[in-house]
Amino acid sequence: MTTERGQTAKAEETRGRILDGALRLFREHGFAETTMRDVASEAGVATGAAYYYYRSKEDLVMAFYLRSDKEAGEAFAKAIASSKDIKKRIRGIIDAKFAQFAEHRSLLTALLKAGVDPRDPLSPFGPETKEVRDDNIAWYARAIEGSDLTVPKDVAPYLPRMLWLYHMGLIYFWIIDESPGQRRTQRLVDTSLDLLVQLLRVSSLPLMGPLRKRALKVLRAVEEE
Amino acid sequence: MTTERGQTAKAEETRGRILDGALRLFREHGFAETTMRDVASEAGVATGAAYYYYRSKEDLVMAFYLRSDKEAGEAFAKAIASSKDIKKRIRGIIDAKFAQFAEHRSLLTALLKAGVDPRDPLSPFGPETKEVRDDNIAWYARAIEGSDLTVPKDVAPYLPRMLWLYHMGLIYFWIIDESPGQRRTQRLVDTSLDLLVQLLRVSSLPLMGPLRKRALKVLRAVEEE
DNA sequence: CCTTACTTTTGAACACGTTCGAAAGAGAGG
DNA sequence: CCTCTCTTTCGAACGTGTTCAAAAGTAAGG
Repeated sequence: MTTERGQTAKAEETRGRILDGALRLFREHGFAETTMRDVASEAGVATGAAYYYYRSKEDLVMAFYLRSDKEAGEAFAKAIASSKDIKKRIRGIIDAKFAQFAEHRSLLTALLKAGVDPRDPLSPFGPETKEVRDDNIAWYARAIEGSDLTVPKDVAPYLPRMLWLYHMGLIYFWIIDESPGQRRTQRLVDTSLDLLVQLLRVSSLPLMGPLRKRALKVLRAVEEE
Repeated sequence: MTTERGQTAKAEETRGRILDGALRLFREHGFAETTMRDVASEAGVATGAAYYYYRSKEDLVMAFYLRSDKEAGEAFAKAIASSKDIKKRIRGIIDAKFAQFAEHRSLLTALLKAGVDPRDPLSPFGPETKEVRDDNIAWYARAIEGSDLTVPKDVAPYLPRMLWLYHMGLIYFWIIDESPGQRRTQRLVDTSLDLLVQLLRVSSLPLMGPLRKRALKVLRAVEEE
């Protein structure tokens, strides 16, 4: 990342004012319908000022995403503390995730759009998002630890990342889910989490050895350059 | 879709000239680097003419996608005819898919970008792409039929769509895979196909009943509004 | 205070996807 | 041939994301 802009108190204030105004406009009129000129004038600055603090229009959404994610830590911790049941823990994390973005659900489409391009700095798989990614993965590691789930030794190192991938998929589904209250996503989470945990539990059984070995091969195939 | 443009022979020729020129430019300089003015002037027409035939820049890519897909039918048929082994059949279809887009791999990023937005007409899940989607799904149905795989009755109606989804995932991975020759994707296909088929074979076993029931619940949860 | 170096802000300018009203072309009917 | 209608082509104009050189503000050192 380049030198952080907005070191002085006043600059920090401006930075925040731009983001807050932008989010309000995005929420009220939609992301595509809001122009950067709108964003700037809402914050009472010139167009260029917005670009002094944010690299792009999507970067505003990313700033929101990062901020939300930081604030979610508490909710994640609570979800994990509330039960030893791995299903409940994961469910808690995902619900917290959804809750934090609820008001701006469609906003995330803009992030996804940019993120699809692996060369885009906003890609969820790229180096620039490594910090949030690792942070989220770490939460899943904590959710597994001390839960009622016994993970086979060979699967253990992959599981947190797998859960993260699973949660990204759910978020994607949630974003494009236009059913009222995102009912379909709720059902998908319920049923798929059920299946996933069952698979994990069963994977320790001796009969499942060959199947598990194959699954591990997939994971290993993906990670090596 | 709106009234098809380019009914006269000359118009059809212009339409083709624009697409061919665009693809050449995209391949040589990249999608983002090519402007619509470039595309038009390469075809020897005014800027507006390109928009008379194609709704957007991405629509050019979609036209390429549709054309490629039509041409791939033969390769798909050959892949299915070559063996009864379901693994080989699926592998054949996917390889054909990759082959047809090989020259324009990074181009598909543009389609994905647009497709991420479910309201975009180019979304792979939207109504406007239903025809290709159904066509592709039908190929998977044919691949299953007469293969060495016995599919449980309850899973059967979902399997072609599932395979289509699986193949979309692979295509996505392939697009963003920058390893030389897309080696990682090759390995992913090998290993994941292995796992998938093993899962399908095993799913008929009586012991697997509960697991299969859960998987079915996931599928049903997703399809209902 | 004045100078100097640095941060922040400005707003005009640029690039490019897209639109649109008008012109040109191409038959069909008389 | 002329006229009328429909298709095709044109290119200027528009909107918007983004850039950039210059101006304004700020703080520290003398």
